[in-house]
Amino acid sequence: MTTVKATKREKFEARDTAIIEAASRVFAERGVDGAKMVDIAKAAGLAEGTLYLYHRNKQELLNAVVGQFWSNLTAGAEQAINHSQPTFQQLQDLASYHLNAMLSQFELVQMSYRVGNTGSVPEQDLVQIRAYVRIFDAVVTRGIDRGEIKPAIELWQWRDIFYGTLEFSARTLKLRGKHQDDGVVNNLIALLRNSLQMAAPQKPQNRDATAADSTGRHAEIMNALHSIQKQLEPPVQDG
Amino acid sequence: MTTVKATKREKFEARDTAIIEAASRVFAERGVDGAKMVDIAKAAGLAEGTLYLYHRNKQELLNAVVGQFWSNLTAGAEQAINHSQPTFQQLQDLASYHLNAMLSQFELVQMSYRVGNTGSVPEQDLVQIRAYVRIFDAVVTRGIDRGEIKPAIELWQWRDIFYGTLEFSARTLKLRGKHQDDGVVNNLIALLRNSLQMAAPQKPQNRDATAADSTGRHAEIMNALHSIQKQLEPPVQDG
DNA sequence: CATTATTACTGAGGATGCCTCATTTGTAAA
DNA sequence: TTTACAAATGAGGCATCCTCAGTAATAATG
Repeated sequence: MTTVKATKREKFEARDTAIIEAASRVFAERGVDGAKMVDIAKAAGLAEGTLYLYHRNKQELLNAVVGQFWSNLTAGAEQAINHSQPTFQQLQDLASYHLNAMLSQFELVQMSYRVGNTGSVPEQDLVQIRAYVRIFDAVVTRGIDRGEIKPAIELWQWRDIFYGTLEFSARTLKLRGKHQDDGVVNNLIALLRNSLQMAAPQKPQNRDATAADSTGRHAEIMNALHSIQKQLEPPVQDG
Repeated sequence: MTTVKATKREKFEARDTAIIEAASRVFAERGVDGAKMVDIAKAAGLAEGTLYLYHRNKQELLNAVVGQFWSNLTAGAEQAINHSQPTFQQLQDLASYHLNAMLSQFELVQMSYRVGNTGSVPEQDLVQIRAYVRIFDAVVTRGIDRGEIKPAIELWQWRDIFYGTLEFSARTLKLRGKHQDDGVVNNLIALLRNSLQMAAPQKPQNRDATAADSTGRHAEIMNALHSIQKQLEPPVQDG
């Protein structure tokens, strides 16, 4: 009885994952408005009506897709950061990971601006997005505890500088057809260093070392990114 | 003949402005998807079909609304800046103006993320948005000419820091129900100063003076903001 | 002023796509 | 095999965008 129920649950969740993946692809390809529910159903190998057993309507399906996306990002970001590194190295890794993710999954990012318009509370961010940005908070907080970062003003302001800059930069890079960072990250980290770094560091920071080091870590970050991207790759499928 | 045509043109453009204003209000109230074309038509005192004589479809109408919005913002921003002030004062005024505009017209900002999905080029920013951000470029460029700003790396990177930070901050403030800035602007300007200000300023900058001064300019900035908002206020109208 | 030509506007109806629900299919228990 | 229950289906209802044949308003002409 219990084992059976467990299997059912698994089956249900597996189907749901398949639906979300299919929807993710169709949304990304055709845009939210261009994506027809019947197409998403076909892409998932199901009938249209079946979608509504898993998600109340198109908006909720979109919310699920976007939620899954940020949830994956969170997992990848946690892999991309090494707690034993100096704080600003961690921030640089996080920035690098984030910018690459924004660039390589631009369509999903765009969709994020369309969540939560289903009545109820006027505007509220997705839980998964809040969980994601909390990674930045954690790095900075640890940095303060370690004495590497000044416990300056409001944390959220630094968070907005960090993610705001990276997202706008990603858009600019995308617009210019670039798929790679051009020193945006270095610029941003230098900026944060200027204002946040402790006056008298225990280990006197060698600035050049950080930049040189980052090349070494690049592969590692890209690995984390690719591992989470695999989850979204299209299975063999056709209508 | 020619005079008549001129009058026609005027009449056409007046109607079009009325349509865009009506659409602007209905979109903001009900959301893009919630806004029905027939409601917009009624709000403009017209029949549904008439809208299509002025804009090919709902998407294009939205584009026009958003374009008008940024065009108004540009006019306001140019009023908010005084070229004779020091460069960083101008940047502070621009930041202050921008943040307040984002906060007070949040719905319009949200809509901006929904332009340009009408086939053709994959992604392209609205002309009016590009014109708007060029104000920042102009201030910085003048600052470089005057020798107040270091001709550092890529201008666009600073632009993305500036607008990215302000937009994300606006979202955070909105989410917390605040309608007023809490030092975000000061923080951002201090940051830019650290990295962009010329090492040996002609007039040695008194940092406190800048902050104190800004209170004086606040009224002026809010004026500029309100003058452009009036253009969007609902005329007496009902269905 | 009457008549005609031209332009602007209208709103019923076609087309499309979201969503419901009566029916069918699959699966587990008796 | 039969019965009970859960899962899936897809035709059709419904709402909304958009078109277009017809109407009203305006300008040109006699």
